[in-house]
Amino acid sequence: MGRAPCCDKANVKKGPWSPEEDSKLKEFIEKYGTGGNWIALPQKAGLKRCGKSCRLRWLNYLRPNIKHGEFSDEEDRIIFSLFATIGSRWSIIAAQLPGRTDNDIKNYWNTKLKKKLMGMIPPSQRKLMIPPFSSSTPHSYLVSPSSQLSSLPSSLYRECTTTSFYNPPSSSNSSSRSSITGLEFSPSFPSSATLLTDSSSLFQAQEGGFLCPIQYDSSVKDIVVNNNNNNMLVFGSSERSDCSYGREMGVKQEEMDFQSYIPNGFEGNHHVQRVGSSYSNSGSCDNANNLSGCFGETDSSVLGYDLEDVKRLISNSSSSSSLLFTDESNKTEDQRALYYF
DNA sequence: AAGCAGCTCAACCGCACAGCA
DNA sequence: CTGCTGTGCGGTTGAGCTGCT
Repeated sequence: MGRAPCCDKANVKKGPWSPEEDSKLKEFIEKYGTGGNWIALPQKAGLKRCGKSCRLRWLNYLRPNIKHGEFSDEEDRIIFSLFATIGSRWSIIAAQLPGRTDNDIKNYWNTKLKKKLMGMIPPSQRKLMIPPFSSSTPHSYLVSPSSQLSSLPSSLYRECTTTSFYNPPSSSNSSSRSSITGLEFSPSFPSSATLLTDSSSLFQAQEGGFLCPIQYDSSVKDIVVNNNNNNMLVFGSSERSDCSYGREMGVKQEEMDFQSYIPNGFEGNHHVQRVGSSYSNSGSCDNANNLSGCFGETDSSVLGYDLEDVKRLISNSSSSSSLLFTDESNKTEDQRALYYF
């Protein structure tokens, strides 16, 4: 037996609200408030509506200061950023956009932004991003180096990291983020961040055609070997489930995942910096400013946190083959698409 | 002008969760 | 602790609108 319905379905009106109903509801709430009980409200207000329907109508349409109409570029950026970070948590996203409702944003995403985003990705790549992803079949994306990415003026990404949108930080420095996951970064990073959440840059990225899928393992190794990089930045951690337990098993990170992708002997002949492992605090980037390449894998503990720093390094890199990849198999197609611009 | 397809968005549905008795 | 109830949320639906043929 299911739970009892919230109202008598037979005796409630459904469908679009009439202006009379709107004014009844508005007047009642302005006069008496909701009384903390939406179920009882329609009867008190003389409406033949379900309480849930009244609540929805009020929140999405009648409530004061509701903003209707076109979304601004800034709002687009916020939605893109938050969606990339938290996915379809529309109420949380709406909380960052005064006057917008979760329903509005959801509709806007589904009808406009999603298409905008997917339109930036060529069909040949799109199909590689279609779920289901399994941890045994990771997909990766090659990101160009990025002079093109170096001029993106926004502090958005930093402000929208996993924790900050719940409790906006008073400051947005690296140390406040470090306390979130225990990772540490060198203060030698430039304080003016170059970020990747500007929607116009998304288009640039696509038009430039430098986003393309690659495969793990052999192809990654090939790139590493063939591009003659002398300096590499390695960040992130394992994509394999066994690696996730490396720490508990007492296995060194280097043995667990780094060696999986870097050929034997590579490290001995190249300068390598690691940063942002999910189970290693080895990330000192003091000497990473002259990178000729970035090589990394992001995982859930890293994304939305130090990805920004990694991207900044990529943008500062002189390499022609910076590499950023992930499996992130638990993310939606839209989310995955967003991470790699 | 009619028919059709695609799009938009208000509204609904059902589930999860929190609070309370 | 358990069960009930109200609330909030995300996914989905479908009526109305728009534009194309």
